[in-house]
Amino acid sequence: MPAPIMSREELVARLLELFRERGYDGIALSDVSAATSLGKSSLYHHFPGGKQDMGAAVLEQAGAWLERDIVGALSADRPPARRLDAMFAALRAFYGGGTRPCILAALVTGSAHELFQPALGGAFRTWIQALVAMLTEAGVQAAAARELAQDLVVAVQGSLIVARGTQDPDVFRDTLRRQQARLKAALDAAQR
Amino acid sequence: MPAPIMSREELVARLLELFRERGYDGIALSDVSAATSLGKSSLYHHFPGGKQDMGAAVLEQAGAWLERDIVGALSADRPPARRLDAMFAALRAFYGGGTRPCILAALVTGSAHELFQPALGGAFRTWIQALVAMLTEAGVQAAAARELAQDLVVAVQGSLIVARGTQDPDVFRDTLRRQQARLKAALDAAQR
DNA sequence: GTCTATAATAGGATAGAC
DNA sequence: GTCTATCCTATTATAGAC
Repeated sequence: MPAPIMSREELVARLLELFRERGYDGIALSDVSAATSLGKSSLYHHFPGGKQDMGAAVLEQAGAWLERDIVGALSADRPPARRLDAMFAALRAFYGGGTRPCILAALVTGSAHELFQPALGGAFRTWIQALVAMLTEAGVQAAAARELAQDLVVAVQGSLIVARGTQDPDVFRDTLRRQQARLKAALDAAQR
Repeated sequence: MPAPIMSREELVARLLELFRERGYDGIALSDVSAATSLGKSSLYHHFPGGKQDMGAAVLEQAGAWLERDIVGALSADRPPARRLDAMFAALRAFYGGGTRPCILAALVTGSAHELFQPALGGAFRTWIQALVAMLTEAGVQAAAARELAQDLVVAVQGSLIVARGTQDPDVFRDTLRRQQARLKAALDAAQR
């Protein structure tokens, strides 16, 4: 019995990397095999349901990250402005400053859309809801908070697409900087 | 010699529909065959290079639409505000009010990214540039125009992703309405 | 310009040894 | 928990008739 070559977390992390870069339908099990140095049978040992199981595991790990680094940052016991900064730092890190695609966007298309829609919808809603909660708690009106939150998520997704399409990560960086300033301004305005 | 069953334009339009909905790697030639009622050999007659040729044809048609309905609207001989309205009308129509994905976003991932990157980058840049030109012509400062233009394209792409992820086209509708108001306001401010 | 038939390969998945 | 070997189906692509 050979010992496990890597932890499940590391394994799923590599899958996530593959899926976000090339999409669900763009990845073959042979790609996974190459990226993990595991034979196909080993992969089926870890994911009995095959590729679909892999997608589910990746989404689960992404959900955990969202919960810990985004929702966690936004609901931390700190001043609202510091919470915002923490979320933006997490976003910049996770998306490699605009060079790495979002796993959610990678899975909204093709077969993944049919297979994982509920989880995808849940992730987007969780993210938006955490932002709304933080903003309203800081005194921003409900309608304005909803608008700001939606705009942020939209801006992240859109700038990642445009950054990749134009091969220019500056779009992501500039967009995030502006969103951060706008949200900060909303917090300041609500403080009065 | 059987007569052609449909025009090339109609043929490519159906391919575009397939690729935007399910992505390049999510479509098999059998899908194309079913959607066009053409046998595989007929498809190879129209696209000797196979699937890659189909992708190129789709991008070419999308580029023509961009040139005619977006760049055309933005550079028409009308007041700037009317040009803006025409662009937004075209966007709402092309994206089915938020229910239909963008072909550019569908092709930034997977094999399509490697195959078509130059055309994709060109399309994004053309769109942004046409907006910048219109805004500066209307008196908006260059830096502000660049920011507004980038934000619009980012907002369109992002809201389509989020709309699809959450199964809620309202995100697209609301986002476009706000972008339209913002751009109108910039035009008004520049008029003085 | 379209068809049927076929080749060649790649894909997802399983069996069974160690 | 990993491997080699194998299966079956789908996929891309071509040949040649009409």
